[in-house]
Amino acid sequence: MENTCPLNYGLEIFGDRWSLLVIRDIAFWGKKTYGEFLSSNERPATNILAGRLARLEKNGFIVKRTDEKDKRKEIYSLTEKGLDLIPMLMEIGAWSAKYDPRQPEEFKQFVTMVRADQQRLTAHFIDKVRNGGAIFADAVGRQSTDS
Amino acid sequence: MENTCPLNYGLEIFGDRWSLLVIRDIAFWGKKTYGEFLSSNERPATNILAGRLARLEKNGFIVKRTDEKDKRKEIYSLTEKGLDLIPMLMEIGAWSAKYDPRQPEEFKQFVTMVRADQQRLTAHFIDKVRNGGAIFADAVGRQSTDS
DNA sequence: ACAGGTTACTTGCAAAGTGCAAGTATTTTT
DNA sequence: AAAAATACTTGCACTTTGCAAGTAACCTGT
Repeated sequence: MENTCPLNYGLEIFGDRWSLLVIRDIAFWGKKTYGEFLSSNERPATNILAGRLARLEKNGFIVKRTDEKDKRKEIYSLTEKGLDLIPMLMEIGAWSAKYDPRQPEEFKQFVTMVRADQQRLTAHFIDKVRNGGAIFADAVGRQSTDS
Repeated sequence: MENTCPLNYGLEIFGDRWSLLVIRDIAFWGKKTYGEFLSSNERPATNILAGRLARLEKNGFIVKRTDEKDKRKEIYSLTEKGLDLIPMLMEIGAWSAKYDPRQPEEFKQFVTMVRADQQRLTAHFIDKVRNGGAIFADAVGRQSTDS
C-alpha cells in the first residue's frame, strides 16, 4: 500500500459516497440507527449500508452500542476521529449550497453564516491556483514523482 | 434521480477517490497533463483516469485545451466550480494531517497555519454533535423522511 | 523526410463491487 | 403465542474496476 500524500489516506477509507452519507446522517441530521440511515433520501442498499457501517466502525470513525431501552436497536455514534470530519462535511455542504440549484434558501443562509468566519486564507489559495500556481508551491516540499 | 440534501449533490459527481485525486493534483501540486496525473503516487489505471477526466470536464469542474507548444499535450485546469472545491480539499488534508501517521511535519505545520483562521465555529458544531445533538438541529428545517 | 519516441488516450477481459429481492435472528408489541 | 419491528445476511444479475495491450497523433534527432 502506497499512501504518501495529503488527501489520499482519508479518501481510501471514507472517500466513498455511502460512507460519507452515513457520517452526514449522524452529524447533520442526528440519525443513529441502521433503520434511520436506510430511510435517508438516497436509499442505500441494505447490504451496502451494513458493509459501510462495519468498515467505518473497524476504522474507528463510528462506534455502536446496543440500545438499552430496545435491544433490537444498535446506536451508532461518531468517535473523535469521526467528529473531526465535520469541518470537511461542512465544506462539501458549502460547495453544494453554491452549486446545487435544489438547495433551499435556508441552507444557503446557514452556509453564509459559517463562511463569514473563514474566507480569508482559502480565498488566497484559490487565487494562487487560478493564476496557474499551486497551493504547495514553495510552502511544502515538492511531491516525489517516482513510486 | 433524487438529490435533495446538503452533501449529496456534489458527492455523486466528485465524491469518488480518483476524481478528487485529479483535482488535488491540479490544486496542490500544479499538475496539468494526463501523464502527470498518471504518474501520481497512487497510479490510477489509464482507462479510469481518462474516464474521470472526461466526467470532470463534462460536469464543469475542469477544462482542457491543447498545449500550443506541444500539440500532443492537453492542459487541464480548474474552472471556478472546480476552484471552489479547494476549501473542501484543504479540510480533507487537515484531517489527514491529524490522523495519517505518514504525514510529514512540514505539512502538519502548513495545516496548523491554515487552521488558525477558522477553528471557532467548527469547534462549536463538533461539540454539539459530540453531545448527541446535530448540526442542523433547530438551524435548518428537519429533513423529510419520505421519498 | 523518416524512424523512433512521447503523449493521450481506447479496447478486451477477468475480478471485484453494487444493488435488488428475499431470507434469517433477535427482540418487542399485542 | 403470534405478529411486527429491527438489524442484518445471502444469492444473483449487472456494473465498475484495473491490468495489459493496443492505437493515433505529434515531436525529435539524424
